[in-house]
Amino acid sequence: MKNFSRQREAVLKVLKNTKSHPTATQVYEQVKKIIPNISLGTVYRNLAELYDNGEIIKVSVGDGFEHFDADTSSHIHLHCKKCGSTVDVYPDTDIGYKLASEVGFIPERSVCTVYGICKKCQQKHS
Amino acid sequence: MKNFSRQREAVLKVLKNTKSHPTATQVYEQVKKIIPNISLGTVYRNLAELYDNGEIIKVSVGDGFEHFDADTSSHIHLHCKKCGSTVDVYPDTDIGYKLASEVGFIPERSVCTVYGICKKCQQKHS
DNA sequence: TAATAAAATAGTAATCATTACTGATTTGAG
DNA sequence: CTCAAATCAGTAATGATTACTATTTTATTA
Repeated sequence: MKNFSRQREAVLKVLKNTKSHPTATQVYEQVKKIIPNISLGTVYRNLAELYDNGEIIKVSVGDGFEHFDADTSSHIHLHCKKCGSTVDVYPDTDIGYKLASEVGFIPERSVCTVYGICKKCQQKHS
Repeated sequence: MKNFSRQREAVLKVLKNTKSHPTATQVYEQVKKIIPNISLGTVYRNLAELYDNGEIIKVSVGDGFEHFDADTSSHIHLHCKKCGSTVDVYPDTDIGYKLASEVGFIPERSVCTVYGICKKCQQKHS
């Protein structure tokens, strides 16, 4: 049903080796270093398969692009609206999961993003 | 700098009168009941202006559409992957804000989504 | 190893949500 | 009222994502 694919492995490897929450195009650029003639459509298809399979998550930060993340543990994205960076912080407990369970909703994954201004951008004199 | 606009008021009113997290097109359909000849571009522009102004938030649930919500308070979206519904639950404290502050990040808004299966869809025999 | 069917690919074309553009209309201040 | 800035309706353009197709790769079975 699901065959091994060098391309899919490469896509997953790229995502596992970064904390930068890349877009599909950015993943494509990185994967090309491993498989130079891979096509963008293949990257999109494999990202979708990995997502459907629960191996990666999608992160939307409001910039019009879908971002991808191989870290499927419960964590929160701090997205700076000035420089566009996204860094991770890890809560002790996933409040979303907890509240979901309390109302009879079966939680499978959660994606949290906090928008604001990062430390570096605060220090820059505008 | 920013003039009154009947169209923008109508867009905001539609969003404030629903809990269904509509897409831009769905907002457009509703606003047309108030202003029949409003154009889709106007809806998009006003949604962007309201967002930039902090009056509404964007909610991404992984279906390829941007959803909008006039509830800017800290809350969590429970998105059912079967029926596509999104309902809100309200945490006592916003863990994201708390963690952000602890690392020197200035939080302005947070958007959390938990993906899973809602109570109704659990009861349906597949 | 050879044969075969299912799965996956590269490359390209098509889709469609969203954005940009333009000339006309509306708003708010003096 | 007058004028400039803001906004609009309508339409065209953009561009991220998806779909399609002929070819190649994978996994299985003999």
